[in-house]
Parts: sequence; structure tokens; C-alpha cells
Amino acid sequence: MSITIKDVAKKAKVAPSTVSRVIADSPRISQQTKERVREAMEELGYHPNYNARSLVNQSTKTLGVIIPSSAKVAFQNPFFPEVLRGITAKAYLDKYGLYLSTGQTDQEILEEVKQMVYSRRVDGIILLYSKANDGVLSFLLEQTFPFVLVGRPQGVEEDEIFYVNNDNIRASKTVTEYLLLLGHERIGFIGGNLDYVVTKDHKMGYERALNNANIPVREEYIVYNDEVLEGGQEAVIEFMTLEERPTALVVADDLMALGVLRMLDEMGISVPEEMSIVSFNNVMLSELSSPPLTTVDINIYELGFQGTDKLIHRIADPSYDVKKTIIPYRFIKRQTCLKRTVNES
Amino acid sequence: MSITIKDVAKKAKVAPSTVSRVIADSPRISQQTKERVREAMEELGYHPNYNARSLVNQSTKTLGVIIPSSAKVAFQNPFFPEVLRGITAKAYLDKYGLYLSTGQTDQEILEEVKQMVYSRRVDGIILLYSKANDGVLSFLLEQTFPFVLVGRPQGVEEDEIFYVNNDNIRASKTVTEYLLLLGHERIGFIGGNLDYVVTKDHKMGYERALNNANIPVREEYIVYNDEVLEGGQEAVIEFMTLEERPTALVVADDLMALGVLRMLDEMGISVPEEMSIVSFNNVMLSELSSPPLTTVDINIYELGFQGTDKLIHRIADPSYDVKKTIIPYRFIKRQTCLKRTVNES
DNA sequence: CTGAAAGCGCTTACAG
DNA sequence: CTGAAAGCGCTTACAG
Repeated sequence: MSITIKDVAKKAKVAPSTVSRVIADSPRISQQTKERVREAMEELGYHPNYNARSLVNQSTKTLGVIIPSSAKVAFQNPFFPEVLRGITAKAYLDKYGLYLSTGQTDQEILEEVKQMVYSRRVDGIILLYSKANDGVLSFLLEQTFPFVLVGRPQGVEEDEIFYVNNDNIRASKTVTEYLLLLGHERIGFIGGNLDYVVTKDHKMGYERALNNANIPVREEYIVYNDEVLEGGQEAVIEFMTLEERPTALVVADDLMALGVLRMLDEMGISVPEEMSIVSFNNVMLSELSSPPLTTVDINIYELGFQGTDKLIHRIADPSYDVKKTIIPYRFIKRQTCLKRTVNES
Repeated sequence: MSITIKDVAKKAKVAPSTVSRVIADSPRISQQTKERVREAMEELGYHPNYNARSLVNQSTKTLGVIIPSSAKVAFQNPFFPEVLRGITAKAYLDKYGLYLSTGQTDQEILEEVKQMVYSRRVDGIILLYSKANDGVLSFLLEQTFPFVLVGRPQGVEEDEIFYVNNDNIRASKTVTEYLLLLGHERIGFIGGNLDYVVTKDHKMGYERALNNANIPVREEYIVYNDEVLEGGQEAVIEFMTLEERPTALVVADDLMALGVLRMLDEMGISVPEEMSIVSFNNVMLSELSSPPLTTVDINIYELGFQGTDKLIHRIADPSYDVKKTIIPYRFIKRQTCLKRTVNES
């Protein structure tokens, strides 16, 4: 059908192997021949067939990107588009292609990952989430297939895993301490899905800050929710029906915080006067809410970029051994936090 | 290295071709042999090599997904994650893989598309935007490579192109008429990037509605902006410095409308009392703003799903000829529109 | 500096 | 119902 190396060879009156070497720009081919071959390629409109190449090279120059199961939830959170942007940028630089997972359930995703590695569709995998007892992770580990995790590994063989992450524990601690410094003592915590390690880290940071300040951690001030958008709203309802309502909130995600804001608005509770809020991610929209969100910029783009960088390193050089990279975060103070007024119990 | 068809053949004491037929579940192989071969595959942990397959089949079972150049802008708009979700769902059903473009500029993207088709990395392409004089489009057309457009084609050979789209002209007309019915006569239009066909369609619908109502279209009421988020804000400033300010706004995108809302809020102009707003897309967040946005649900997921369906059809059956699919939209009335109060000039 | 040959891991007419 | 052989389009030792 299409033009192959043989056609070019014939036209340039050389052997196919010579054409192949010209493509690779081998120094062992004379300038003259190169030119003649290139001319022939040009005239015929030759382009190398990727599959043939991959087959003999045993490498595809593509990276598999695994998006968490709840694609519906996941995709509506700007986190994923933004990591993807970082991944994309780095992949482009190194001429890697990106192969996207399409499964919706954990089961489907595991199947897909297996296909990807067994059928040699990708050279490495980048896992966009971290949770405990993840089948995908153990599979990858047991196959010793190159992969990197965006998030903190948890469970067995942590030191075997390549990953990029923020220090989410510290970030959460900082943020809670900030609230403490503003005089808040009744601080609520709205976490994401507890399956994810990041949620545990947020909670841990929160608790440490309270402990250091000798403020008891109260069960009723801690709430988790899967739903990024509705989650915040439900949590607010829970807190607001408490006898001793919190005066400040640590929220796992900007989008959730948007939901919180909206619900508080409906309830006639003003932010930051009556309720202070800090969240995480510094998603584009966090600046647009009213009031603009005080949040932690975790540098999502960089997580994607560095993760990809690490993966490519790992693929190119099996002896590469820098297992983890911690991306710095930045606390962004906007307008959802205020000193606690002392006119309540 | 890894287990091949030959290893299985040896173990099962058959010819490689037989193994191949067992994989394809050919009816011409006896049940007995099938079982023996399958056992061998199982024991050895055999998995077919995708590249080898693709090479002989001349097909990759992968779809290329092309995201518009301004990935930064694009990705921050929930439109793309949401189409991707639709694409992903359909691709999964038909066991197609997804290959993502990574280029940032038009030039880079064109290069990538060329690579994809020349090197046979994908069986078809899904273009997530439509603009006039698009190099990618003409290239695909001239190669007669299977592709589908999400959006309305414009320029030459429109009837040659497979596409899924909304009737954006009518949607925009409807929405403008709604504002008209509420008594608004000074209606501003904030469009997106004029390079995109959707922007032209929105404008056309807007103008038609005004024309039908015998209301002159005023230059100063029409504004375009690339930046999804900041765009709305700038536009508001422009309008508000006019002597005769608009009392209602048609906004190209929910995110832009969020920007508009925020700016209006800062200016102390209340929505919907002093300014009515209608936008497009019905992105998840449009419900969370205060007030919640009146918008047009264009069914983004379905655009992706149906587009992919069309592409797969086209690939599987070259005689398939249903060129266009129009996805219905739904006008969602929430709280950003109000009857115009007549206490102004 | 260049070519002939083998091989990457599959599939599919062609025979029998 | 099964096998031997050719071929998909490349690359890369091995010779010369």
C-alpha cells in the first residue's frame, strides 16, 4: 500500500538497509548516498512505519497515563487537566506519545493496565493517583514495569517506587496552624475520599497541628466526602447542625471549597467574617470565587512534568535511582480567612 | 525475551499458525486443540504483542485525539475533560485505545497529526475544535484519512466532513430571544475566540434574534475574548464604561460568565436585578456560582461519545456516510436572568 | 561505506 | 482440522 523502505531503496538504487541507516543518520553512510536517498524519500513521500519500528526496537516511545476510576468525578476536577498539561509538555519535549486509559471502574482499569504492559503498547506508565492496596500498583511492581506515581506510595515496598508528590502532611499542618494563629480553635476538616493517600496526609497534618497546640481533635469536626462538588455542601450542613459549630474549615480541594462557599452563602453565613476557609490546589477558579479562596498551590503542572521526567529517565536508564521528588507548595493567602472574633462562646 | 506464539506452539505441540488461530478463536480449529493451546498460553503467561499484530493487520485500534493549540487555555475549561469523558467511554466499549496529541502551538499540532497518520500510529482522528483555514483539517482531508470533527466545519468541502455539533446558531438565537422577551433591548455579547466557528455561530444567532426584533445590532455591544477566565472580566469593564450600558449579556462560556459575575460583584452591580446573564455549556460549576447560571446545556459528553461513535463507524466501514450528527441542547433556566425593570432610560 | 540475510512477533492465503 | 511458508516494514549484526 504505502511507501516502504524498499521503494525508496529501489528508487535511490541502494539496499534497504542503507535507507534504514540514512533514516537513523548513521555516520557510516557517505554524504552522497544520504542525499540521494533523502531525495528519493522526499519524492516518494516516504514516512517510516511506526509499528514496524516498535516491533524491532521493542520500544514504543509512548507513555501510558492512568486516570483514577471515577473518571466522572476525576475529570470534573481541574486537577487532572492540569497534571495532563504538565505530562503533555514533558512528553512532547522528549518526543514521547501519550496513551490514555479509558476504564471506568477499578476492575476495568486494572485490565487495561495489564493489556498495556503485556501487549507492549507503552514503555512506561504514569499513575495519577495513589491509594492503599491498589491492584494496579502491585501488578506494576510485580512486573517490574517502569512506572511513576503521582502521589505518595503507601503499603509494601515504598522504597521501590518512583514517585512525585507534595509534602501534603506539612502543607495541611501549616494551613491549620495558620488558622490557629488567627485565633480559631474550633476547626473543621473536610477531607476527600479516604481511599486516597492524600486524604490521609491532609488529616494527619491537621491533627498534628491541633496536637501541638494542645487542642483536642474532635470526631465530629472531621468529615470525608467523595463528591468533589456536592461534598462540600453536605459537610457544611453537618457542621452547621452541631451545637458548637466550627469557626474555620480546612477543605481538601478548591472545588469542594466552592461548594462550601455556596452553601454558606445560602445559609446566610458570611465568609470570612463568620467562617474562615482554607483549601488546597489553587485551581484556576479559586481566584474567581467571591471571596477568592485562600488555598495551597501544590503546583499541579509541575507534578505532571516532573513525574513524566522521572518516568522517561527510568525508561532510558534502568540504573536511574532517584526514587522520589517532592514538589514545593505555596500558601496563597486570599480572602477567605479572618482573625476569629471573640464574641462567641 | 517475552513469551511468543512460538513458545506456546512448542509447548502445545502445534504450529504457530494454529496458535494464532486459537487466539482469533477460529471455528476451524478443533475444541481439543484449542483447549490444549489455551492451557499452554495460560501456563506460559502468553500475551499477544500488539505491535506485531498492528503491523500485519495494518490497523492499530487506536484513535488520535487532537486538543486545540492553546492547551493551557483549553485544559482549564471543563469542556475538554468532559468531551474526553465521552470519547473515553465510547472508545472503551469498542476496545479502542486513545492517543493524545501533545503539541502546544498550531505548528506543533500539525506536525504531530502528520506523524500520527504517516507513521500509522492511529486508525482515525477526532478533532476537538473547528476553525476556518485549519491546516490540520486540510491535511486530513487531502490524505483522506478517517477523522471526525467536534464542531461545525467551515470552508471548502463541508459536505465531505464527518462531524458532530450542536446547532449553536439556534441556541444563541433562542437565548437572545429569551432576554428580549424579558424586556431587555440593550443586550451585550461576549464571544470567545473569533477563530473558532462556534464563536461565529453564537454571534450569528445573537444577531438574528435582534434583527427579528428590529433591534439594531450595535458594534459596541459586541466583544470577543480568548481568555476564558479573564475575558469575561475585561468585557464587563468595556461595557460598563459605555454611556448606555447593556442590561443583559449573552456570554459564550460558563467560565467566562463566572468571570463576569465576579467583576460585576466587585463593581457592586447585582445579578440578576441589574444585569441578566445567559451563557453556554452548563459546565458542572455553573450550578455552584452565586447566583447559579442560566445557561445552555450543549451535552458535551454526548458530543464526545457520538463523535467517537461516528469515527469508529467510519473506520470500520468506508462506505458509511452519515456525515453529520446534531446533538440537541437544553436551555437551563437558573437565577441569572430577570425581567428588565423599566426605571431607566 | 554498503549489501545480503536474519529476525522482531504476528497473520493468512495456500495446501493437504 | 492443521502446517509450512511468505510477508507486514523495519533494524542490525555480519561480511566485505
